[in-house]
Amino acid sequence: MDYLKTEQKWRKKWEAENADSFDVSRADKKKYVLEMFSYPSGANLHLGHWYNFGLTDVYARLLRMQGYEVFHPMGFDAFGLPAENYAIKTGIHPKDSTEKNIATMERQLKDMGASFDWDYEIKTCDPKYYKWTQWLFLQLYKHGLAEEKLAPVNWCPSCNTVIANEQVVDGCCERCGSVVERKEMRQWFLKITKYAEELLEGLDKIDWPEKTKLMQRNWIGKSYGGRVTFDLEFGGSFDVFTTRADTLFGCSYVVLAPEHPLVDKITTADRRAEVEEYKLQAARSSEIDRTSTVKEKTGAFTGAYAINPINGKRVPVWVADYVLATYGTGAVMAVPAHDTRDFEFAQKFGLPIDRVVKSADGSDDDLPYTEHGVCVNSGFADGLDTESAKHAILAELDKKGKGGETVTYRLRDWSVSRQRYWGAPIPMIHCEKCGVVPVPEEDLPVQLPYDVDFKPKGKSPLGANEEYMNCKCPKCGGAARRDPDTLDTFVCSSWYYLRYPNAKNDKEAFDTAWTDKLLPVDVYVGGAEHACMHLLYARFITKALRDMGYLHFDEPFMRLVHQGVILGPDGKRMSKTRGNIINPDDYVSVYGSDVFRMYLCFAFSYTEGGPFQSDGIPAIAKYLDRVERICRKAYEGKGKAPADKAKAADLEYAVNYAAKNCGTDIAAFSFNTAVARLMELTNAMYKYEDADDELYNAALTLVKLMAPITPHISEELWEAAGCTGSVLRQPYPTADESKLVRSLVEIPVQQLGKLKGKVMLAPDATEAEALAAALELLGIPSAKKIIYKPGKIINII
RNA sequence: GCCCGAAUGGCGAAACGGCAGACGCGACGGACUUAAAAUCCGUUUGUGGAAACACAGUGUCGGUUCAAGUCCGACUUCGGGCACCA
Repeated sequence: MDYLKTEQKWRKKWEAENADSFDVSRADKKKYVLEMFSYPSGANLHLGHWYNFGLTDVYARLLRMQGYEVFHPMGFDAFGLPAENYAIKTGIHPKDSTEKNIATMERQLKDMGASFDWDYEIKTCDPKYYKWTQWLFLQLYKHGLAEEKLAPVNWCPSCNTVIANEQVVDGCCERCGSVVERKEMRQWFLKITKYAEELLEGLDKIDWPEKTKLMQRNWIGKSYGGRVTFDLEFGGSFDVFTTRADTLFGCSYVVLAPEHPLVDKITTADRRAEVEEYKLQAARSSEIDRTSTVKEKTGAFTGAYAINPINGKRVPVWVADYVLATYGTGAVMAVPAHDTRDFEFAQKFGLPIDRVVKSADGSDDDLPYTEHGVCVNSGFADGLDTESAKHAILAELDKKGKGGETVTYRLRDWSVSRQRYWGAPIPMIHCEKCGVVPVPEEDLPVQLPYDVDFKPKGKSPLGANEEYMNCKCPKCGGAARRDPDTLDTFVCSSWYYLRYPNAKNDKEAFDTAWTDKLLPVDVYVGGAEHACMHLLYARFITKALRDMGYLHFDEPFMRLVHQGVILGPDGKRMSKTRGNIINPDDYVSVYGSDVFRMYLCFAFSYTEGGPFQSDGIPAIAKYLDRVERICRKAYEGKGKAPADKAKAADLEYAVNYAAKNCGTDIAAFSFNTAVARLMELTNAMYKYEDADDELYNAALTLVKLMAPITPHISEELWEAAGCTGSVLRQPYPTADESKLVRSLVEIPVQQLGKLKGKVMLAPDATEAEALAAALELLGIPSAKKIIYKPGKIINII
């Protein structure tokens, strides 16, 4: 068969018939199957796209044959840095390069034979889309989930610009290589932290890989501990967070983060110069330096003292950058004897190290001793194990009004301002009189202007476009300025799955009733690298919109599957520098997409991935030729009654065995075993030498079974069999269980767990029958004990 | 440093605690052919043996079990995530 020609033929036919369009009237039978949409990066679809989209399409096609109305849309995550950087390098406008890339990818996606309904296509850089991204931002703002605050950003001193986290490579600017500094800037944040607890709890309700759930759990980082209030010697107080309240008696100093607001207030006159200098130094130091665990501890004494609330002890207050402003309360109680960081710091600055925990067996271990044990030198807590002491001490503080049990999360608010051009403009206006004013919804979209100098100059490119920046304040009508930043592209992708069913709705972002009907997404397929970004943001946005009343479900993606990574033939990650990139076109243009789809199904364990080996591709082409030959032979046997009943029953068994497993394997994304079942059936058909009705029926079943994987070839073989209609609309074969029951089955016989032989027994044979058969096989008179699982195993002891 | 995950023939890989290696690649042999390709049919974990068969075998060491690739404990190597998170 000429695969390339055949594919052309069927693709034309499908397109003419709108074969992949979603039937809205059957929405009650819907399954929403979604792949993470792609970034329109280069000229061609890469292997990863094929592996993700091609194989998810196999799944989608299976569901369609199983009678579901599958909603399977495709679109493009079209804003983002690569297009902008490409523009800076080449001068080609991001809009132009992106549109060109999208056109190419659309064509290639169609050539893949994937059953997307293009009527629902979305592109995030389209004003018709980002209008609603801006609407989403305004809703978040209206509900107190978006706020502007000072925050540190990555600053490249040589490019004189802020760069995104993704552009920081090993602490250096990816473009010029200078060490990235930190700088405080006003930034928009989305308050994902408000949903920390629900994002954590919701994980128990969704069918996601455990590993991904664990990554989200760790990222959210719930930590049980205590809050301890330290009063300052000359008025005022601050709280610290600790997970080791049991060591509070050993606290010999406290530390504030350099950014802590109290630092300026409490620093004494004689210490001010040094503390100021230290704050500056901390601000200047790069993120890598600052968070490096190997670097020597630094800090400065403020001159102030605080009172340890548990024992009234007067302790010095220091500033040090090993305390993070953004975690807990930005202040810690230091217990050098039982914390490695505090220990290092205390040693360097000559602060007291007071032991308050000993190991349970009483041995005197080296300090710092960070294990749990028994409290000593701890007043009323002496002799308590550390776990009980923790609660006892916090209860005591609670009584005094100086603290208590509390919980802290590691999750931080989501910074969404980007000092970049190629993104959705932030729909906010800054008025000198009225402050921050949201753009009225009826004025959306805030159009991204085309003529902008996007070369980096140290400011947001939009900020230099006076025509764009100058506007009227919606509140007072006076002259005002737009927010010059654009939204992080993860905002665009945090809600796109809601937009797909509403792609053509120009009245609203999405219709609530309709969206409630089509969502949540039943199966979502994409790379594991998004575990703590996109997948977390999308869950947050869904919950936020639900709380605003726009949605009535809690989780966007009920089931999640990660495809594995296909490596280069050398077993390494594909990259330009390694020169090990495999271009799927090289194979697809020769063998066609069906062969390539089946190859991808068969050559890897889907969620594992692995090195690409081209040998498998001709092997699949050979296999499909083999299928065609046996089918054509079978078609000649149509109408002939089988002569050999026993042989026919064997083939019938093989047919039903394949039918039983193929669909469940595909549904489980176990594509490689599904193909193995097809091959087994094909082998059984070759063993069956006659061309008769039995073989004919086997062929039809085989063609239907493989249709989700090789849709074009299956259509061709279906037509060749004289069947009408599309094979892709046939009910997917299921097994006739009665044909899978055999009168005798081979049962392994073990002696003391060692395999000794096999006996033929009825699947429902009694234990006595099994024992008799086993004893005969082993040639022994009796057994002490028999373990018998009917149809499975006999073990004689 | 902390938290996960993985490790099975020459290779890609299968195996609800129940016949390890399904299915395929490669290799070897046979049929067809003047010959080759293509095709069809076999063999293919290792060791010993002509064979029946025996023994060993799922990264290493121990354990649980009638029975362990699978469960438990310790380790090795590789991969991923987090990382001064108090």
